[in-house]
Order: sequence, then structure tokens, then C-alpha cells
Amino acid sequence: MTQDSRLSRMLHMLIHIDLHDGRATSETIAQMLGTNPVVVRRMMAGLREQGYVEAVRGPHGGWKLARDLADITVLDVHNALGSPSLFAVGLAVDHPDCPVERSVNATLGEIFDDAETRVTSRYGNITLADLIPDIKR
Amino acid sequence: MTQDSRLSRMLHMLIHIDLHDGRATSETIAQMLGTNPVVVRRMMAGLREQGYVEAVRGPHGGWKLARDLADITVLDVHNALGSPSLFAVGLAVDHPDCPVERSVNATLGEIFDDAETRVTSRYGNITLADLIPDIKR
DNA sequence: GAGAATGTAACCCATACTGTTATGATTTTT
DNA sequence: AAAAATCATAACAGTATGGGTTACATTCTC
Repeated sequence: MTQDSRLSRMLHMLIHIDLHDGRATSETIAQMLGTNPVVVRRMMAGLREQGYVEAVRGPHGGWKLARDLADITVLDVHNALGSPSLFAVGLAVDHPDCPVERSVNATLGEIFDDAETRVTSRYGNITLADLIPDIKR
Repeated sequence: MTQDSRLSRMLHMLIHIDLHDGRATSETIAQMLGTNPVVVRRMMAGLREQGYVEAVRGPHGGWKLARDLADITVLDVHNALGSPSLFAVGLAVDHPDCPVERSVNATLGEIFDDAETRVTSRYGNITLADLIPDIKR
């Protein structure tokens, strides 16, 4: 599949909203990302539901950060996107009773679980404020 | 997309060939995996080109291991499959000159690279002999 | 030469992110 | 009250990739 770039884009977006006085419309953000406002709204839906941002309708509306960037971690954003799978690779489950398949999958599964744990653990230790480029800080 | 299960399936396959006196036809292997012989041949092509297995055509032909399982690592198989990307997630490159995008991607990229290095490093330390279930060893 | 096997191309299918259009709902402004 | 701005959401097409299937060519043994 095409790789899922939502996390990268969402972080990019949220920091731009912050640098943009904490408010921006889907249209404005879409131009910053080179995409369509509907794509922005679709990605933002989860963050709105989790209370990280607020949507204001009508003229002079748009998106507003509901928390300081220092209080949102990369993991929060990952989870708000629905905790999508990190991996393009997975385990075959053709014959769950086959001892060979079980042995292979136990070993690979442990490697994948370890990598996933490590990545999400690092996500949890990085706030969005950490990602603001030094130039603008 | 559906996750790529070729690595898991290939390891499963190769061990079965070994346990099957070191030889098996695509048809036999396909039945073990619950798939089609063409899928088996397609996955095996890379391993054949790299010299890990040999294909024997004609009656009483099939696939033959060209090395001992102890001399093939999981990394070898991964590479023979074309070193497919481990990750379903990637970095957005909408505006390569945007400092925010660059900062976000530098941080995420480092996390992904670290995870990838760790996974492939573990792949390199596991031979296919290590994956044979104890029962049949 | 018959038959068994691999080699490979060509297609279709399923999935998931992405992009776009269309329509509706809500809110501010006048 | 009407108009305009903005979000909400459904619906659909595009794209890419792994997987499954069919078809046909090739090679090898008997």
C-alpha cells in the first residue's frame, strides 16, 4: 500500500496551527499541506473527539488548539488517529495448528511486538512542543 | 492494505521443505500453506536467484534447499524477498522546504530508522534452524 | 513423445490511504 | 431574515500492493 502519512501530516498541521496564533481553517491548513480541506477535517475528527482541538463553525471559525503543544504527545496523536498499525508486515495464519507456523510466528511476533513497544514508548516521550523548529521557537 | 505475510510464509515453507527430506514441489508446499503453487513460485524466485534454493524442473522435480537451514538467516530471506518495507507508516513530503515538516520528519524518521535497524539486526541473528519446533528437532 | 514440473505474464480481487464533489448543518454578519 | 463562512459527512474514484487464479511456455525424466 501507499504508506500512511497521517501521523507526520497531523503533527505538521498542529504545529502550524500553534504558530498561526492557535487558529486556522481547514482551507488554510490544507494549503499548508498541499491537500484538500476534507482530508484535513477527516484527519482532525479523532483529535476533536479526544479533546485536543476544537472546531468552530461559521465565519471566523476554524480549528483551535484545546491544549498547549507541550501537553500533547506524539502518542496522543497516534492514538487519536485510531492507533493504526505501524507495520506493513504481518504473520501468516494459514494453519494455526501447524507447529512450524507457530514457532515461526512466535519468533517474528516477539520481534514485531518489541519494535512496536519501542516506537510507541518513544512516541509517548515526545511532545509537540519538542517538534517546533528552533528557528521559530 | 492487507499486511505482507511473505516473510512468515517463506520461513514456514523453507522449514517444511527441510522436514520433507529437503525437497518439495510447489504444489505440495502450496497445500501446506493453503495457497496456490504460483504464489509459491513467485515468492521463491528471489531465494532461487540468491542461491538459497534450487528449482528442479520435470518429473520428480521441485524445490531443493541449497544450504543447511543453519546457514540461512531470517535476514537472508527478508533480503531475498526484496527487502520490503517493514512499516505501514511513512513521512509526508508535501513541502520539503518547510522547517516544520523537516523537524517533524527528522524526529519520526529517526524513530523509524532505529526500529528498522533493530528489527533487521535481530533478523540477522536468527537462522532458520533456530525456528524448527523442538518437537521435530 | 507424454507427462510432470517450474517460469512467467496477465488478470482480477481486496484493502486502505488519499483526493474530490456534493450536500447538509451551524454560526456570524448585515 | 438572508447571506456567507465554515465544519460534518457521505459517496465515489484513484492508486498501490499483496494475494489468488488462469493460461501458456519451457524444461526435464521416463
